[in-house]
Order: sequence, then structure tokens, then C-alpha cells
Amino acid sequence: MRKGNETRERILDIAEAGVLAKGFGATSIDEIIAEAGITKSGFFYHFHDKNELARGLLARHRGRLGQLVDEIFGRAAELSDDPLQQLLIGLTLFAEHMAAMPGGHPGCLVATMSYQEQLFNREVRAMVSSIVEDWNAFFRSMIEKIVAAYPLREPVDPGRIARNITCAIDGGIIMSKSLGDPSVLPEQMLMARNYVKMLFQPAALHAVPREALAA
Amino acid sequence: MRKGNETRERILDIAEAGVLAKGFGATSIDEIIAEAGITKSGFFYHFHDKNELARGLLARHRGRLGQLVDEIFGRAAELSDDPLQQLLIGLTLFAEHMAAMPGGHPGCLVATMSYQEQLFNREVRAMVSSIVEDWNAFFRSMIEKIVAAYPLREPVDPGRIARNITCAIDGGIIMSKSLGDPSVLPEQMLMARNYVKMLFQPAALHAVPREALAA
DNA sequence: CAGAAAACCGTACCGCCGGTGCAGTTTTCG
DNA sequence: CGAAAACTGCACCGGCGGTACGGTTTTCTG
Repeated sequence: MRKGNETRERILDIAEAGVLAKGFGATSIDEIIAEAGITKSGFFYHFHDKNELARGLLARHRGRLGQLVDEIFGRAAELSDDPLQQLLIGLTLFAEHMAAMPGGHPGCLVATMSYQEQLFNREVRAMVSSIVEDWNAFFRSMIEKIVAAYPLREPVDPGRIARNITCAIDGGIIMSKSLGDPSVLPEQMLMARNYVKMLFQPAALHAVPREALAA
Repeated sequence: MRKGNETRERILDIAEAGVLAKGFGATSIDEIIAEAGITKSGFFYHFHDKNELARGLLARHRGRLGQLVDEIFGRAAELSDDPLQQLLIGLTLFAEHMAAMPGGHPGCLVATMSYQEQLFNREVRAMVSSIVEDWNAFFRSMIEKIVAAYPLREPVDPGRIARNITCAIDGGIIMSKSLGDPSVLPEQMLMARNYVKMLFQPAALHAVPREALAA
């Protein structure tokens, strides 16, 4: 009765590879079971439909990504006590992690599924939505700590800043895919980092406008 | 022989509505022809397969969106001669346009199709990719004009800034969809605007760090 | 070791979907 | 009127997600 979990994990592995490479819709059950060496009945024993497979993939993905983020921002907390520096360091490490992936990052399951919404039922959509909200909440909590310690250069809602970081990641993933250039994702993560930095660190005095045009 | 174009347009209209509402994969040909009141043979007379339908949608979308952008940034050019102000005004008008859409913006065809890549052949993918590149090139040319007139607060490549704006739009669309909140898109467009503004307009003198922690 | 539950297999079947092929018909325009 | 354009009608194909259900093997537990 433990073999069941092994098979389940194998199905998820194969499905995940397929989804990241070709998208959810293009990853057929027939294909998965062929690679897993099981029958259709076996597949439907573990997942009663494709939506359940999607939920399984998302749940695993959330866990793994959460662990990665914990490691990265845990390391950032080791390196600095300052909340602003922690976020800046964490984002840098995150970007480096993405850049270091051989052949580019594999693509985010959540981002992939966000755009294939229509293939799924409410439960899966709710799951995708809650994962995005988790990300926003994570960054928001970090930003609120920063706001408590630093003056904002402009009055910007912490939620907006948090969503901007998440947007940069999602947008970076989508643009990396569209352009076939994996370097866009880490680049845009660093752009988001720089945004935060600028919001909380006022410009150096020597950086004044060349002309008086700047109102 | 002009009725042919009318039917073609009607097919595109129906398909576009379906794709924006449910995605490309979930919009079936059977469904389109039923709504258009034609037969399957009639459909395949106009589009020899679904990829050609996708190309037709993208071509029309590109034209329309290009016109909108021309209007918006043409208006911005009327309102200011300064290249920085033109971009800032244009992005504000763009964001307002998106916010004003009843029930939220309809969703971007390009963004939708970027994430359903696997459903299409090379031609369609190339088209999606070239549209994204057009956007980047458009913002880039504006930013290069600004760079020629303003000092950059930090040394950032104009291409990166351009891609950041495009990313904010794509990310905003995807997050609006994921969270079911259309206000995220205009919000994030304005965040991108603010980023540009900050990059070229140094902070006011009163905005200094509350503590010496900011390195 | 027995027995029950879990983890499958085999097979036949369903409806939807994208797509093909092709002959025949109507519409439109010059 | 005639030719081209714009369809219709119908039969068919393979792949897909999914259902139904009876039978078999594997695995853990008492």
C-alpha cells in the first residue's frame, strides 16, 4: 500500500515534465500512462479525472517552491538583519537561482495553469488563485516590515509593491517563453528588486536632472 | 465576393469572444460555426485549419491594438513635447483606458496565446513572438529618447526598462485573471509608469532615510 | 499464513474535437 | 449569361477525456 504512492509520484513526475514542456492541454493521459508503464484504469485509480491531476501537480509544486523560497529568504535573513536588505538579497538570490537553471528555468506551473484556466474546474482555479495570493502576501509582509523602518519615497500601497514583484515574475516567465529567451525572467526579477530599492532609498544627491524640464 | 469577407470577419468576431472568455483550446470550431450559422465546410473554406484562425485573430488584434496605442501616445505627444512626459502621460492614459473597460479589460489575445503556445505551429508562435518584440521595441524607442535628454539615476539598459513595461502589462493581465480582479492590470501599468518616473526623476531632498541603515 | 484492502489490468464503449475529401449547390459580380 | 466565389451536405478518421465493470495481483495487518 506504499507502492501506490510511488506510482502516484511517478505519474506526477511524468505529467509535470509534460506540462512544463508542452502545456497541460497537450499532455495527454494516454501519453502519461505509456511512459509510466501503467494502464488507463491504473491512472484513474489514482486521479479520478484530469483536474485532480492538476491539483496534485499544484500541491506538490506549492510545497517545493515554498521550500525553495524559505531557503532563499532564510539565507537572506542570515546575511542581514535589515528588512529592506533581506528583501533585496532574497530577490537577488532568487534571480540567480533562476538564471543558474540549465537551459533556462523550467517554467512555473502556476503561471502555466493561470493561462489555461478554462481547462480546469473551480477547485483548481481556486488553488491557482490562492497560490498567487500567497505570493502576494509573502512579499507584502516583507514590505510592511520595510515600511515600518523606512520612509517611502512616494506614497505607494505595500500591496501594490508586492503585486508588482509577483507580476514581474509572472511577466518574466511569460516573456521568456514568448521570446524564447530564459534570461528575461532573472532580468525582470532584478528590475523588481531595483524598484523596491529605489522606492526606499532616495537618489544620490549628484543625480539631478540635466535640464529643468523634470517637474 | 464581398460576402466572403463578411463571413470571415464574423467568424473572427465569434472566435475572438470565445478565446478571450475561455481560451483558444476551449473554443471549438463546432461552437463557432453554430453561432455563425455556417457549416464546417464553410469554416474550412475560410481557414484551412485552426492555426490559420489563430493567425487571423492575431493579425486583427495587432492592427487594432496598434491603432489604440497610436491614438493614446499621439494624444500624449499633443499634451507634451518632453519625451519623458510623453511616456508618463501615455502610460496613464493607457491604464485609464484599461480601467474604464466595463467588467474589466477583455484580456489580451497575445498574452492568452503566449501561454497556449503548444497548441500552435511555428508560424503562429513566431507571430506572437514578433508582437511582443514590437511592444518592447516601441517602449524602447521612447526610452532611448528620454535617455538622450535625462540622466539615468542608475545605469539601466533601455531594453530592460522597455521589457519591464511589457512585463507589467502581461503580468497584470495574468494576475487580473488569476485573482479575478481587473483592477490589477491598470494598477500595475501605473506601477511601471512610476518606475520610469523614478528612474529619471531623482528623489526630493526631504526623502532621506529615517535611519542610517540604508547603505 | 489467511484474508482483506489496495493497487492495479483488460476491454469495450461514449461523445467531442480537429480535420479530410469530395461532389453538389447557391450567391455574387463582371 | 457565365465564371468564380462562397458555401452546403455527408461520410469518415484518429485522438482525446472519461465511464463502466469484472477480474487479478500485490501488499500490509492481524
